[in-house]
Amino acid sequence: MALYGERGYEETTVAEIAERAGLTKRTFFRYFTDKREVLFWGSELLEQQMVAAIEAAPASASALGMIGAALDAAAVRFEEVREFAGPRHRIIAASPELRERELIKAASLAAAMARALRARRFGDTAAVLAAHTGTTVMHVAFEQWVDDPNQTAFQQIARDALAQLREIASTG
Amino acid sequence: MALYGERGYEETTVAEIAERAGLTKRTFFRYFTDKREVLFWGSELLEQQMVAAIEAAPASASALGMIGAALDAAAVRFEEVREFAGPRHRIIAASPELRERELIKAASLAAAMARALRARRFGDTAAVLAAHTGTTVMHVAFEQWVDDPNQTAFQQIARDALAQLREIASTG
DNA sequence: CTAGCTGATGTCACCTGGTGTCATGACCGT
DNA sequence: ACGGTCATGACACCAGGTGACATCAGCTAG
Repeated sequence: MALYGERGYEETTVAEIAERAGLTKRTFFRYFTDKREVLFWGSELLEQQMVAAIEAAPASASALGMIGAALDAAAVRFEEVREFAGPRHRIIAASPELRERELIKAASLAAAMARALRARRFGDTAAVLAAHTGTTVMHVAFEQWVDDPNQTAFQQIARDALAQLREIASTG
Repeated sequence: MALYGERGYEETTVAEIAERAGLTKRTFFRYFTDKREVLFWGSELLEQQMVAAIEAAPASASALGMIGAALDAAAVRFEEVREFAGPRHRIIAASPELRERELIKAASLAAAMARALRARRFGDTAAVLAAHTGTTVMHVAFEQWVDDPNQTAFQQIARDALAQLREIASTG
């Protein structure tokens, strides 16, 4: 991340990263499948925690209610890594390649949450819609959170965004 | 698309595509920035038409109402290319690289629709949420449409999906 | 203690996507 | 017939990524 920050993602070569870490290019590619992947370490963990939140949600909850629980779980994780979130986000935002990778991570997350929702007896279409809506809300909230000068809690921003979505969907 | 279909995307080399088309690798890259991009020709057109639908929607419409209009516009386009949609979709679904590209196209579409919604005086967050929700509905509907043995109209599937989303969001 | 196994790393050769640069040649208006 | 513009080809080059093999440390069995 230091190198990507200093010289930009495109201009940084894998050989350089490896050298700075005291390894070989070949070894780098044994740890990370990709030059991109190195920026997406924690993503499986986040996915697991959000899925777990859906699995643990009360049976009385609605689909979007369970998504709300998953977002609360994400909030915990995000606050833990707040200090790296900003720089990392700027690096990703500056590179189309990295944005692509971020989007497919989000899609994978959505698919996992959709599976979890189906397991909670929601219908197919409903589960997929709710899950994707959840990642959308997460990203919208993330963008507001990451550059917020007041350091408002992610949980609060996400809950507001989710409420706003409900409002949009019920109006008209 | 023929070559990608025959031998798979990864196994097809740009030199081969160029040869089959009677050109050079170099010339290929002057037309398409990417090996991937060749599968996403019509995407700007689709984007323009969906944005135009939002711009033309009656002022009384809600945000999701305008998204509905945009989906109707997409329906027209999709029906025009129905015969290629299936094979193309299968090729893309089989390759992570291509899925990434598809996702960023969807994100670009969502951003364009969000801009259009802001221009129609919707709030920032509302516009972004509605726009992303629209692309989500579009993809869900597309998956149902593309392999539907009854050849149900895209418009109908999309409208059903949108209605289902409204229901999810208002329940609980 | 040593022989042999295992797993992590380095070395090297190679392929392919992608780009910069220059040459070639077709077409076009004058 | 002339000069200019534009598309294409030819070629060299770089970086991401992979396969194959060598090396070496640590461990375990006898």
